[in-house]
Amino acid sequence: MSYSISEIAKMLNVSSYTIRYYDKEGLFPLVKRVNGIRVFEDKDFPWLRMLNCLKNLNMPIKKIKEYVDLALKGDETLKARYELILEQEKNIEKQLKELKYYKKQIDFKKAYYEKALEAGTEEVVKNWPNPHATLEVDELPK
Amino acid sequence: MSYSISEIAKMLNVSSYTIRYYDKEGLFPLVKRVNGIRVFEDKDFPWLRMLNCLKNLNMPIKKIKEYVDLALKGDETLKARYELILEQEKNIEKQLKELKYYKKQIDFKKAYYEKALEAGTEEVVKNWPNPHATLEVDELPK
DNA sequence: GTAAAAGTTAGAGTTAACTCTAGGTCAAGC
DNA sequence: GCTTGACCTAGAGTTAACTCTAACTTTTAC
Repeated sequence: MSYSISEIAKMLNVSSYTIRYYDKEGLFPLVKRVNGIRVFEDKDFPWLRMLNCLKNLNMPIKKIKEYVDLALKGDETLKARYELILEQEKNIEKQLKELKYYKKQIDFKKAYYEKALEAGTEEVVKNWPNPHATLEVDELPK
Repeated sequence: MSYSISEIAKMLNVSSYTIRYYDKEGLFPLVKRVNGIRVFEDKDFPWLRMLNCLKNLNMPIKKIKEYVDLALKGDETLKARYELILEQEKNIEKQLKELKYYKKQIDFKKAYYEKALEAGTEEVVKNWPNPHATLEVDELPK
């Protein structure tokens, strides 16, 4: 099977412009061209999936490009690529921890507004002690 | 207690420039000035904490400003602020789900490179079936 | 009281990641 | 054979979020 740029764009939930921009940045070095037109194939999907993953983990385009370049160099860069993946794993753990932390703050605020709405005024809750009042960095006083 | 802009910047892990930029954007309408100089006080910390939270949940400055403006209007905007918080709650859930999903992909890739490194070549794993080969959007073929 | 450090503003510059425009090619349907 | 729609490139424009500069004031330490 083969796929046009607009089909791929839809799959990744971005515009065709964006796919061309990624290509310009060197993220699709192995995609086939027929009369100058990009033709994506099934063999490209593993990389499209990986790209989608890295992009959604907020890896900058330049860093993704580095990964592409490493992969193109073959087996001699296995270690470097492995380390890049380990770095991402750590990054995910950190993001998960942070998200869970901020979720608590939002949950507190939700309860806060529910009480306020019940009373019709914020006054009744304004001085609620927030049990999640510290920052991760733990530098803001309570 | 009172705090200078550079102390606050350190607490939020950003530069003083950034704090001034936030102020310019209207995110600190209630911070005191003494001879033109910003003086942060204990009473400002609940908002600093909330700002830190929203910022780290990737809420755009403009949206944070909307929240600030709502809060300034008082009790008549309680409902709107509550809904904004609910939206954030959903946003967090979505981010958590996505993160967990992409974590699986990264974990797969980690095992992939571990095997490849063991063998000294990627060839042995290149055709591994990826059990997490679908996208969230479920539009990429396996 | 004076120098250095830290604060101020307005406004210009930077960066990443798109996003679009102009001017063109190409394949499909009528 | 000709229009329509999807593709192409180069390069300009946009947006968000800083980031910095210049010129000035205020505070702090000696």
